[in-house]
Amino acid sequence: MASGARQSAAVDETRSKLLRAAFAVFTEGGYHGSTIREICKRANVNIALVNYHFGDKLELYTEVLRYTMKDPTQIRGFTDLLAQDLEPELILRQFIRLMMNRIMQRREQGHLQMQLILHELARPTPAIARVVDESIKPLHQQLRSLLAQILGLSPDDDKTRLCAQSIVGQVIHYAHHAPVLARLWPELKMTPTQMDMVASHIADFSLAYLRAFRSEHSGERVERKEKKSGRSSG
Amino acid sequence: MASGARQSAAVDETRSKLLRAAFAVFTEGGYHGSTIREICKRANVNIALVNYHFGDKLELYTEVLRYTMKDPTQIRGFTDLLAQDLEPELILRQFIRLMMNRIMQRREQGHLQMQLILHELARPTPAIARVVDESIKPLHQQLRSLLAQILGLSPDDDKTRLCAQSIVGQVIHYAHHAPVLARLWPELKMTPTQMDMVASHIADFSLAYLRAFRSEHSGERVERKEKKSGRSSG
DNA sequence: GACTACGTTAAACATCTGTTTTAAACTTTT
DNA sequence: AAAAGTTTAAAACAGATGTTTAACGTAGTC
Repeated sequence: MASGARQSAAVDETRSKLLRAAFAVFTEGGYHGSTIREICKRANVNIALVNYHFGDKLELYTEVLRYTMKDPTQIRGFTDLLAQDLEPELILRQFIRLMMNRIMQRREQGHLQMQLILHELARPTPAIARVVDESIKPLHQQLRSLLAQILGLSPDDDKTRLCAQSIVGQVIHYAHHAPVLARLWPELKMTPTQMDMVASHIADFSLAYLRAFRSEHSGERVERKEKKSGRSSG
Repeated sequence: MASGARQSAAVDETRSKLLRAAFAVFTEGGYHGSTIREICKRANVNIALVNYHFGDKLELYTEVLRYTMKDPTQIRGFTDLLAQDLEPELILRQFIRLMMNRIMQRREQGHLQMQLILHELARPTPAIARVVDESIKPLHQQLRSLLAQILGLSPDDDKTRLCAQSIVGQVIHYAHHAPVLARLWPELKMTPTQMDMVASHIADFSLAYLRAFRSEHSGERVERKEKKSGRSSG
């Protein structure tokens, strides 16, 4: 214990190189699609060092997640957006557009957290709990709060939850089923312009229901609490 | 060539056993998540026989797809539904409910085609083209025709396409992200009752926009053709 | 200056997976 | 019944991947 930081410079260098390479590789291929050998090759480091420094592949992956998920710059965009004092509907529009942007983002730099999440969604690892609890759940709650405002319901109401899923489902669809979409709708190349069109559509599509619901139930407001499926869940 | 059907009984027996086992295994784990050994074990057949009868794993998979995709009983439900002379909105409701049912279906018997499609969506194989062209595209076109009726647009209009994607995205979301949903919304156990609730919500959510669009553009009707992204694509 | 602790390296290990080989068993033909 | 062709079986092969080993070198320490 007293011998904490000795060759720390070199050690941290290796650890850091591995973490950075692992982040890059994992965002590209997800946990299952990535190999230790590829990570070490990119880090210019011996294969055995993953096991020496992190134990095994899963712990390296977990460490990458730990770093990425709590990196404030990764989440900033969303929380900043939701904290703004704008019309809820406008915030929702921007939220959808931002999510779309992050989802379609490749390589460029930073903000690749969403790529990790997408891979985790598509093929969960034992780290799914961490990803959901630390990254997805908070965002999801903020989205529900926003929707709750528009709907005039509790954030924990089943309807609010269903609407949140409807919106998220629409957006992620374009990321996860890109190969199929490319074949089904070849003209959709997902240029920035087309991405805006899609994001705009999803906002329109969703707001139609949200508005209609609000005006239909404008008399009830807070009367209606969480119904049907039970109490809230964090 | 003239020696077509000789030991056909035994041969076809093995082929058939393999195909049936492969279908079961592939629907559970998809192409990548399934192994030849598991398939042969279930078929009570030697490992080498996959390569003897089908060449390799991919050809076995392709053969399974070929059978499944053109099996009329698999598609019947949808085409029957869409052919009915009911109110378009009602058909859409049923369509969503049916899709939801098929997506959540596990094991029981038959109608497992959707499971194969879902796996193919999540992690495409070289057979993706076949799956899209023979199975997804026709269904998708029928859905677009239906939406076109409600919207008062061409089935090839960008808006129609976007709406189709919105609906499909919402539904598939519940299948592909089940592990996350389970953690995000533990009360949603996807019992038959809850599945109805979800399907019903998706229909309401979607129809809100479709109706609004129709009444908003009720003056234009067929004036508006395929805009923006170009001509249709089959 | 020998000793110890730590980081690194090359190589091997263990396992899993698709595929192939070789010979035996079986069926059909002559 | 013998020959020829076809199907099956056991085993091995080849490649990839996560993991471990054992030797090596370089500090810092007594």
